[in-house]
Amino acid sequence: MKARARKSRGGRPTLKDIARKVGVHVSTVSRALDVQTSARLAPKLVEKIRRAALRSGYKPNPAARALKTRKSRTIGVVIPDIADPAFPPIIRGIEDGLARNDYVAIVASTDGNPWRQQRILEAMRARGVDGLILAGVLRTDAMVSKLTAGIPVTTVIRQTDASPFSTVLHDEDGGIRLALAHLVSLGHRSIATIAGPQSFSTGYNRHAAFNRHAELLGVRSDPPLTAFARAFNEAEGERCAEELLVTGRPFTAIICANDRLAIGAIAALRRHSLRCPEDISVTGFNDMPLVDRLSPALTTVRVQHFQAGIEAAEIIVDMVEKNPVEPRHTILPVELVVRESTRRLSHGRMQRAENLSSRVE
Amino acid sequence: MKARARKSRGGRPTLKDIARKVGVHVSTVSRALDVQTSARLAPKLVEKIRRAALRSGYKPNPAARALKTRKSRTIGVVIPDIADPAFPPIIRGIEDGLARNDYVAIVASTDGNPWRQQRILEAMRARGVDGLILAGVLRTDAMVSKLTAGIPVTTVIRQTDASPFSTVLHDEDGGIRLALAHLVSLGHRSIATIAGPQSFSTGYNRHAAFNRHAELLGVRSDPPLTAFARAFNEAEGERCAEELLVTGRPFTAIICANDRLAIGAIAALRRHSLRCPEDISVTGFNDMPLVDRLSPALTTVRVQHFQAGIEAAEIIVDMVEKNPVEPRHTILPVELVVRESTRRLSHGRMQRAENLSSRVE
DNA sequence: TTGTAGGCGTTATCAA
DNA sequence: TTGATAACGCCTACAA
Repeated sequence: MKARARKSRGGRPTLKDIARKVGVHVSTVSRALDVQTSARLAPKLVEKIRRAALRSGYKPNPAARALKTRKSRTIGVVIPDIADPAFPPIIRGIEDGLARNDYVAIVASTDGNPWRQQRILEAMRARGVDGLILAGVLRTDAMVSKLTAGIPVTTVIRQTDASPFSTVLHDEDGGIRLALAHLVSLGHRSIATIAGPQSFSTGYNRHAAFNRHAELLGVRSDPPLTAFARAFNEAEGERCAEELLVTGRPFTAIICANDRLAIGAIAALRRHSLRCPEDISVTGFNDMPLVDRLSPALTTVRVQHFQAGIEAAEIIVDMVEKNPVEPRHTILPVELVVRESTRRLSHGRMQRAENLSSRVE
Repeated sequence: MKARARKSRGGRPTLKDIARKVGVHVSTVSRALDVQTSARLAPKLVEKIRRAALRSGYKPNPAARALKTRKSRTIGVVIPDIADPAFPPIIRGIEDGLARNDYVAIVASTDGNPWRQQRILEAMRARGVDGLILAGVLRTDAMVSKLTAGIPVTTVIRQTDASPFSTVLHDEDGGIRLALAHLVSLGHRSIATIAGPQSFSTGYNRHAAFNRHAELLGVRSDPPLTAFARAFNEAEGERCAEELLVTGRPFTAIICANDRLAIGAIAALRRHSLRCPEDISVTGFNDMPLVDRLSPALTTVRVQHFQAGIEAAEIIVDMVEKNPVEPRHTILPVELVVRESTRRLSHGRMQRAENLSSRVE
């Protein structure tokens, strides 16, 4: 029980070590350890080999396996910025989903910089990733299809206009419909919107949904009371709210394309002595961490961040393992979370909002 | 210029392909492409080979290289939960720092579950990581040193009591001193604290710092006005604030071990009709995203999340490449960010706070 | 049912 | 200065 049959080196035990110990050839050990091929071996032998492997703490060498099989069991995950609160839960989902299948993720942030994105994609290629999960792609990105040629890809949360990629999306249209219907049920009729960047599918789809449903619900203003953000952040939310206010046109609510824009918008309103929700109701989208702790706590559309990551992971594993690759498309349901930033339109409030906003000019 | 010398397969070009094209042996190509060894080759040949490699888009196969060199250029990163807002900036720093050195990270979340942590550590070992960055270790964790035996480790943000690990830490002591001195300069003398879990070095060190500096500044109450959180989250912050209030003992400020505890504490105060900062001043620690958007905006200690990640990455790469491994210890400076949650103690405020808090019982 | 042999792409050692 | 050869650990025809 002392110096057990020595390992080939200082390192971990290999198939060869086990083979020597059991007194059988390496290939036999290899077969015994593979569920697929072990069926064709003597059951007793298989048992014996497996026990030996277990006792020695054998773990297949991933490099050797990858070299032979040309599969790294590694998935590249590309996002705009991991520090943006919207992404960590998705990544968490991806990692858990991949781990279930014995894959791992390597993730990198593009900062929305196409040049950086290219470098990252090339680096991941070089690393030999088996598949790619893209969370930060632009709607129209010619480069990305070239850079990912020949390897399975799925997008999460975002989609490209025309690509053979699988997609995992939130029900953007449904979410906006919910928010709009909620405001309408509260009596709001003059509803402005702060749209996200149209270069992202999220920005584009949510804005399209706003127009569509505003029309259907008969609350569409003409010309539309819309401000377009150039990025999904608080500063742009503030800028857009200002932009809406200086038009001098009255409105009693704002639908924002995401939570960060909503937070900025509320700050801008406050700076103009407009209170939320007393004067103006505001809705967000995403239900980021902490938005329930703001004051006013944000009414927003909750999306299934974590689940989106799980789905993306399952899909990409499927694509990697079961060629040929059929793109799959998943849409995750959303729900409205009503908190404090929306309120029933009270009598005369419309008038007040009008006065207040007009004095901005 | 048409069908160039065919690749060995459908896949990427290999050393062999380049060798064939240039008309030399593979080993020569290998040497030419390595800066270390190319010095011993004919400069013209090196040039020729390099150009050929470049033109063919050659990228070394990481699996083959790893198999031969026993180095995967992969670092395992273990954290409690990637969805906790404190960690993404650190991870971002780690990824950027590793990328500079052509390493990648694989990250996994333990959820603070020791069993999960063990599985993760084992999986990373099996994956052949060259080094480990630990962000979620407990102060006393016997298991972790066994599980990481033989591979370089650095901790970030956290430290273990006695291990041969390198560490990257914020200046916890200095941060608490800053917060305390700030409150004292505002006239506060009765200062309570909500301490973090003592099983984490952050919780332990910050609490020790509080006691030390409270004593030095002469504001120490006896017995101490301290509540211990069982986790670093908002719910525990609320619970602890309640706990402080029901003592009936007066205080005008609370120093919280991190931002999330502070957020919870403020919510609890509000529920008891105590306003922050008018009645009670509150400080946090970390300067998480969004805490500047809360109302009141949180006065807190800003730490260098991103830089901590960068440092950890540099250190672990160093440890991996330059054996023998000498543990290195880095402490990052912090700064106090004064916002709205702290205010000068006004006349009679102490009295009011006393009345209000005593009616809780 | 099991053993043999060859190769995945690199690097390292030894010759020449 | 360059070439030949072997080996890293695993998988898989093919042979026995």
